[in-house]
Amino acid sequence: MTERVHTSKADDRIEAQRQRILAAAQKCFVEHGFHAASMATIADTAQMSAGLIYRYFKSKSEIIQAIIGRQLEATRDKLGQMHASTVTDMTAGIIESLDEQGPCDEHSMNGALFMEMSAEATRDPQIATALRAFDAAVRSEVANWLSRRKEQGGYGLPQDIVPARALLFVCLIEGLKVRITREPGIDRALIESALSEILPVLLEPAHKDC
Amino acid sequence: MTERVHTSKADDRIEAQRQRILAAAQKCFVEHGFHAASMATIADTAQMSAGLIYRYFKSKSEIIQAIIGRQLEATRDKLGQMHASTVTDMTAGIIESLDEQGPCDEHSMNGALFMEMSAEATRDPQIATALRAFDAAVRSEVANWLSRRKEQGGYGLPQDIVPARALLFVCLIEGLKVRITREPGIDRALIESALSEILPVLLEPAHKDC
DNA sequence: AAAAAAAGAATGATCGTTCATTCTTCTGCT
DNA sequence: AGCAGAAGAATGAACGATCATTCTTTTTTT
Repeated sequence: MTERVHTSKADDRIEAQRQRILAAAQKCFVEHGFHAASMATIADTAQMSAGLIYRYFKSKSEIIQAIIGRQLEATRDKLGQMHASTVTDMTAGIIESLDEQGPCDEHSMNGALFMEMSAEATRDPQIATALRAFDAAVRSEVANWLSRRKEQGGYGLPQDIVPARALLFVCLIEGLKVRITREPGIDRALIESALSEILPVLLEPAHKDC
Repeated sequence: MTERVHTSKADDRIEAQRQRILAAAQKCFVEHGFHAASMATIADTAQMSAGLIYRYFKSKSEIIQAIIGRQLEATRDKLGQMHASTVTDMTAGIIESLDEQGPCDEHSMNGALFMEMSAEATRDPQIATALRAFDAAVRSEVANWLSRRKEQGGYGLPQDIVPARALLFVCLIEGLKVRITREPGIDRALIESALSEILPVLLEPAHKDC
């Protein structure tokens, strides 16, 4: 019993240290990129010695992977919360989550990090695999929203156009994420009007020429 | 006279060497990223000594900037060629240029490089400035297409919806670029059907519910 | 006192960059 | 034309800095 409590307390401490390191690493990665951020800088940011990091992580690449995993998980959570809303609410929700660009927030995807990890995936097979699994899950979840009946909170799109719509939806959101990261000062009203123009089209069953 | 000829020949040689270095650097940057690619690797790829590179470029960061400048120029060229076509031709043209992912081609934007430089722009102010100028030019050119009258090869959109449409267009293309880079094996037919569904909507004056 | 946690110096490798040196090419003179 | 010598091009070793990682030592906790 005593041992179990002790182990649990130690585990809590270990977990807290790991989170501290990850928070510092994320900040450094956002500021300098995966490769340009050094272990010394991460250690300074986490206010601990460089050597200590290796008690909690085997290597720098393990930290990178942990950060990526965390970001993917956060994004999936955000996605899960999103679909249960009307189209206008969705517009606001998307803009809000596009705007979260803080370097330290582990609960939202940072734009620079998104690009950093996408670029890294073209070189590191392990990261590529993780991203591919994530992408497949996201697109199939979006496809689910679109094809589910309206009575069940979906949009009732016919099966044959769902995959293309899901792809367009994802590409549009990601494209906006990239754009906001490249132009942080871009007019939010412009983005809102663009979104509220295109979202109904993507979510409506058909749009023939009138 | 003799001197001018001599100078010109020497200049040609210098230019050729610079291009050789840039080609090697681009390949290395695509394969490893800006920071993980070393000058030694670039020199090896260019089949010259590391020291020689510094005869033609002041620093590694100067090479990075030259690469970025070249990619932006190539992209603008591609854009200029694109608008003079029908909507169906445009679909094909977009898919084609999205697909060019070769590491050595200086005439098209590489997807990994696109993300690498976008991420780098969030840290390096000089790169950020270059990208911002480029982005502004691209969006205003797209806006030009959209607002120009049909008789003049445009799409005759009313002024008030042009900026939002231009933004959507750019985000969609960039989102697709990112997606193809992350999922190189993605079904091209899916992309084509998605594009041919959405492009007419983006290029048509209005799309009210029927 | 024993064990775990943390620090920080040390390691070898590699980084971008420079430098002294050699090789190549071209020029002007005979 | 053919050779001496200047100029430019190229090399590869060397530099100090910094990298990720390991190791020894000190501090803290139990």
